[in-house]
Amino acid sequence: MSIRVTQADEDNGFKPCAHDYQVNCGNCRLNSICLPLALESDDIKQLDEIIQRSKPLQKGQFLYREGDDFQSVFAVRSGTLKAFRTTDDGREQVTGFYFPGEILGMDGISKNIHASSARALETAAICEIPFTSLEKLSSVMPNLQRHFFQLMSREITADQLLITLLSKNSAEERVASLMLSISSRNARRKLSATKFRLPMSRVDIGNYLGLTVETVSRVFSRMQKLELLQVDNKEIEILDIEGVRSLANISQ
Amino acid sequence: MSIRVTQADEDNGFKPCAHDYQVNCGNCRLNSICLPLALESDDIKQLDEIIQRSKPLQKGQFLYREGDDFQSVFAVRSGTLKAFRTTDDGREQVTGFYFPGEILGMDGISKNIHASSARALETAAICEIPFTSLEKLSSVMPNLQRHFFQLMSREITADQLLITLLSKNSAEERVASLMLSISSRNARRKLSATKFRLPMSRVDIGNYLGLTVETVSRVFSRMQKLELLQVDNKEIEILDIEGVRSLANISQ
DNA sequence: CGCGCGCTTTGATGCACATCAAGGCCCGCT
DNA sequence: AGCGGGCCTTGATGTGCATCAAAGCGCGCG
Repeated sequence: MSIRVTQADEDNGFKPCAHDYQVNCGNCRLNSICLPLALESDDIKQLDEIIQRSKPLQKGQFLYREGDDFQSVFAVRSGTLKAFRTTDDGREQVTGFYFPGEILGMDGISKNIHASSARALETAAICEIPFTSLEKLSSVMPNLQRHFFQLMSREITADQLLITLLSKNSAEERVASLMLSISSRNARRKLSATKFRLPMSRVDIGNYLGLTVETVSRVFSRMQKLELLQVDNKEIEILDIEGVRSLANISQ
Repeated sequence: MSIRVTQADEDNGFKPCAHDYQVNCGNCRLNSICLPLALESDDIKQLDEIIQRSKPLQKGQFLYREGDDFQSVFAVRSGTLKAFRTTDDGREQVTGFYFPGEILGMDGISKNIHASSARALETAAICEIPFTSLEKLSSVMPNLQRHFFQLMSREITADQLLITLLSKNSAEERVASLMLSISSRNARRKLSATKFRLPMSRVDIGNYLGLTVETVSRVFSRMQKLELLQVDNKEIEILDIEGVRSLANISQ
């Protein structure tokens, strides 16, 4: 197998910079689903002070790589990222997609080394949260400690859902489940639950769901034929959400 | 599909009791791989005080069930447990096996409700760690907070390994990986890395690895024929650990 | 001791998805 | 506008594991 080296492969895109993007946790539209959830405004200010913002990540750039020293966890402010591990024979296993308001990088805590890589699927703005500062702050802010425990726990349950999906569900069920997951995560951000643009390629979807590109494509075609979905390349419209739910055959 | 109701199904086996089993974290043989890791002896005493021990769980009894209120996480002192979710159509997805020294129940933190069930595969002694006490203690003991973050992170990376295994690896690779995982966890507890008794049935192995019983059985037979393993029902001897590693085709 | 049940093994067959192959489409670049 | 490469779709064929079936084995229990 050949290894393609692109510019993005060579360049770690995350470079903290002094530029002020006029964003802080207090005025961030996403703070109701991100870390500050349940914090008092005084507490939010303190959290805000440890968070570093930087110039946006371009499509294809890495936020961190498997094996990098772990320093921080990251919150997505805009754009989408995928997290993935590279298997010994060079294939990719996508372990999650991260949308605005979601936190990634927590798998690096256990060994102080990132256990996966993260890469921007489109231009993305990121908040970096240095972990040692977060730990210190957690000690004095019980709500923050609690909330971070909950976030990690949510990551565990999300992984368990994926495990079940991969192990027990058919190709149609897997794709339908992913569509429902994206739909509900959009809804949480007050975006359309039925009409959206997929930020990831068919290859990424396949890698996430344990399927080949061809199978993903065929499933989309079949779901379109059944008038459950309107698919135009990356533009998806869910025409019959109950139909998709019953096809997914799992509770979201 | 028929639902069998056994006595164990009806009986939640975990009943805290006053009986003193003469065990505490300070003298526990497992404290180097369990929670107290990296704590000072003063700290261990404090942790010890919040931990509740109880009469052992019998084979088949539940430690907790999906949907139960979440109160505590649990450490295995002896025996083995499996954690699993039940899919909407009634099938079981095993998400993990837990050996002595390991912690389970952390998936309940996010919603304050257990996201999976846990059941004893054999008689098991358990330490119950009430979560609110653990949280409070964590605030004043940075090492404990750090250690618990690391434990949760380890759970995440373990799940990611399973995701990759289910998505990318063949039946042989999956079974070989599980054998290596059990082997190294035994070694950590100073038990034989090459000779052990499987606490779980073929059905459980299949449910964990996304395979049917028949396939698991066939893989064991083939590995025996290749003289990698000696299999006598649940007694396993690894004859050629390098061979098993190369069959597993993944880094442990 | 021997019956019966649950667990495991082994074999025969079928199917969902992978693989191989080729053509179409979109979009950036010159 | 025209070229090229990456991404997506569709079709033909192959295969690893599931499913179906049945027999062996171990063990608890009457």
